Amino acid sequence: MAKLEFNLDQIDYQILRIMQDNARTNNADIARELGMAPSAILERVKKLEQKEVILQYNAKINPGALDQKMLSFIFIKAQDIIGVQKVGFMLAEIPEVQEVHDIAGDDGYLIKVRTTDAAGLVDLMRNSLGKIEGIISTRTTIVLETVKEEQKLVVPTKK
Amino acid sequence: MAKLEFNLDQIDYQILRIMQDNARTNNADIARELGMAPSAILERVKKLEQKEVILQYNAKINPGALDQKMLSFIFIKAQDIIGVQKVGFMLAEIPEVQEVHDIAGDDGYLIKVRTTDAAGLVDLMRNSLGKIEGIISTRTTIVLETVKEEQKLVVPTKK
DNA sequence: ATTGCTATTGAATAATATTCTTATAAAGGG
DNA sequence: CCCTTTATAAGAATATTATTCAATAGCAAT
Repeated sequence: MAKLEFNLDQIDYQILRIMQDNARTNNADIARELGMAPSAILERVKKLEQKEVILQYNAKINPGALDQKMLSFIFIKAQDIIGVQKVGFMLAEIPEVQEVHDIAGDDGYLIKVRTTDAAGLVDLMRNSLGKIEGIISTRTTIVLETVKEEQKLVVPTKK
Repeated sequence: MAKLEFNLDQIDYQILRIMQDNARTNNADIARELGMAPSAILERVKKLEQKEVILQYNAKINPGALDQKMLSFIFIKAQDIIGVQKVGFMLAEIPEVQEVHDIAGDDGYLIKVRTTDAAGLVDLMRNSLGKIEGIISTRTTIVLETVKEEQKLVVPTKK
C-alpha cells in the first residue's frame, strides 16, 4: 500500500460539497455550477475516487420501508489483545451491524445495530453475538428516536 | 402529512440493493441488470424517492482527506422533558455532530462527533456543547479505530 | 526564455436520460 | 362476462450527458 496523498484544492472541496449533498448530481450540473468544462470535472471526480477521497456512493434508505425500525448501540467487552481485532472482524460480518468501533477504555467495542424490533435484537444477540468467542459481556443502549443521522463531513471553506 | 405507504415488491428490492451498493449506478445499467426497460426503472426510482423509501444519495468521503480523523461518541444527560427534544435539536445543529439519538435510560442523548483531533473535541465541547442550556453532564467515548462503518440495511430476499 | 508537468478546454461521438404513446394485466362493478 | 380504472412496462424519439482526445494554457523550476 502506498501512502495516500490527498492534495485537495478549493475546486475539489466544492465537488465534495456537492457530492455530499447529492451523490447523483451529474457531471454536467457540477460543471455548470462551478463554471468549468464537464471533462475537467470528470477528471477530478475520477481522481478523487482513485485517491480514495471519495470512498463510495450510497443511497440512504428509509429504515421503516424495510421494516427495520429498531436501532441500538451495544458496548461489547472482549478479550481481544490490544491491536488485534478478532472479535471486531466477526462483529463486522453480521449484516445487521452497521458499525463496529474499537473504543478506548474497557478494552471493547461499540457497535450500531438495526433490527426489526426488540425480538429481532434479542435474536441477534442470541444467535449472532452469542456465537462469537471472546465476548465477555455486553451492554445495550436502545434508541427511542433519532434526531439526526448523516455522515456529512465538514468541508473546509476558502482560507 | 399523509401516512406514508410503502408497498415494495421484489423489483424494488433489487433496485434498492443496487443503489445501496453504488448510488451512481445509472438507469441503463440497472435496467440491463434487471432485464427491463430504462424507462420502467426511471419510473420506479422516482416513485421510491417520492415515497421517501430512498431518502437521499450521498458520497462517503474519507475523513482523513478532510482532516477529521477523530471520532467520538458522547452521552449527554439533559433536562429535556420526555418527548420534547429541545437539547436534541440544538445538538443537531452542530456541523461536527453527525448523529443525535434520543436514548432510553438516563433521559439523555447519544451523539456521534467528528473532529480533527483531541483539541478539536475539547474545543467543540467547550464552545458548542458548553453553550447549550439544559445539558447536565456528558460522558465521552473515544474511538481508537473503526472496523466497519456503513448504513446499508438488510434488504429482504425473495420469499 | 525553455522544459516538463498538470489541468483545462472544446469538439466530436457514444451512451444515457427523459418523455410520451401504446400495450398489458389485474382488480372491482354492474 | 364485459367494461372501466389503475398501475406498470415496453418502445420509439429527442434532449442531455458522459467520455475521449487533441490542443493549449498555466506554472514551477531551471
